[in-house]
Amino acid sequence: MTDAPGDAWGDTRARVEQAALDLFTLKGFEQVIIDDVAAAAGISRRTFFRYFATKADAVWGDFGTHVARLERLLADTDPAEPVLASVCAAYVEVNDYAEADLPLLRERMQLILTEPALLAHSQLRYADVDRVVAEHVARRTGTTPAALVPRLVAASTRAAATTAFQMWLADEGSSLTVQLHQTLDEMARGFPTLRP
Amino acid sequence: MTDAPGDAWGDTRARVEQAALDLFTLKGFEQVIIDDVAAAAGISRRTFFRYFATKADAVWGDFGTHVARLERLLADTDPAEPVLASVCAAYVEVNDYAEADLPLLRERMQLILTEPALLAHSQLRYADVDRVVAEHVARRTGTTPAALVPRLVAASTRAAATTAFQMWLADEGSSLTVQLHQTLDEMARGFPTLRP
DNA sequence: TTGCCCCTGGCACCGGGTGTCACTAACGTC
DNA sequence: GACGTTAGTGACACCCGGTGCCAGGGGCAA
Repeated sequence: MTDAPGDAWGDTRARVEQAALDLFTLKGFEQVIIDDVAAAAGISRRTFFRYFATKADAVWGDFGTHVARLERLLADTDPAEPVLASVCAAYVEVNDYAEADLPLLRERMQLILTEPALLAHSQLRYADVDRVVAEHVARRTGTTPAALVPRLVAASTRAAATTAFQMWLADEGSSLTVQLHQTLDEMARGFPTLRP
Repeated sequence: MTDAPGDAWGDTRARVEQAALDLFTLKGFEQVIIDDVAAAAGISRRTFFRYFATKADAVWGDFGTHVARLERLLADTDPAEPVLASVCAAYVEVNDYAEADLPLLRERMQLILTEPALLAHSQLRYADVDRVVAEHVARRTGTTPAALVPRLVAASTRAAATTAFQMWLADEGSSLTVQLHQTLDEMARGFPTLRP
């Protein structure tokens, strides 16, 4: 999905995405209409929908690549490693962003986790992530992705990861990697903090 | 929210809800337009939106009452009981439906968990549940609802409960209570099934 | 009867999303 | 240089979910 440098299509898409992100952050997702984004990006309303299937999709960047990377990370894990640990490690690693990319990520996640329409939409995107994780766990445990444990691991780890993102957003100075590690650990170990 | 018997408003609302549920199940959520539901219920399109704020809301019944009941159950838990256990128990109890209500619940949940638009919408409804659970955990642990553990417990238990519902839907003959118990336990105990 | 209130339907409108068509700027071919 | 092809674009009409507004109509009390 990432295009060669100088590619007009990818350039335009990036420009539209930037315009959308800026406007959404500035005025709120619901308050911005497609015509605003299109105008800011110098294209027509119709063309906007050629780059993004929905208004919400303009916020997600190349999330498909992200999911594909997670899938690869999971496939490459050491079979000797405990399944749950492998999933947690992959979650941490796939979210190991370069310092320079963090501000953009923060802007994206801030929108996704606070704007109701985007929060709802996120469920559809995360379904892919769940599928990938459940398939991995099923492979490792000799069951099917529809079995309890694969489904549960996928749902729980995603819940923990989302919580980690919320904590990261709330604390400007914190490290996303640390937050993910801490949150996934707390859950995977059965909430040691709460034990008497 | 439940109205006195003979109440015309509550009767109409129930009739619209039934019509919506039937049509959605029969033809699929996206394939049914509001005019179809309105016609089937003998009202106008405009009136539909006086009973339900959105198309999706017609599927949820009196979910607000449900959340309120969960809140009460959590408030009434024994302070000596471990926090996580109290949340799991409350989740199980609030979903302890009468035998006669199970078919309707199954129809609702089938729609919510399989129709993309409804799955997305569910995130907004569940936000209330998360808030209630996080507040409970915060109270019990002397922190705030925005702290890591309250948020994480809310997110994880909901993930587990959702998984339990999926398993229940997939197995026609199973018990929802048993599924919830099993799934919440598996997660709360740190996934004993996966331990070497 | 009159006035009030609530429920209702009709209508116009907004905004996200789609299908269709016509235009234009590349580009290679003869 | 004329030609057909192709991809990207904009304009337009349309669908559908959702809302604001106003006009009726039935019950009910004074």
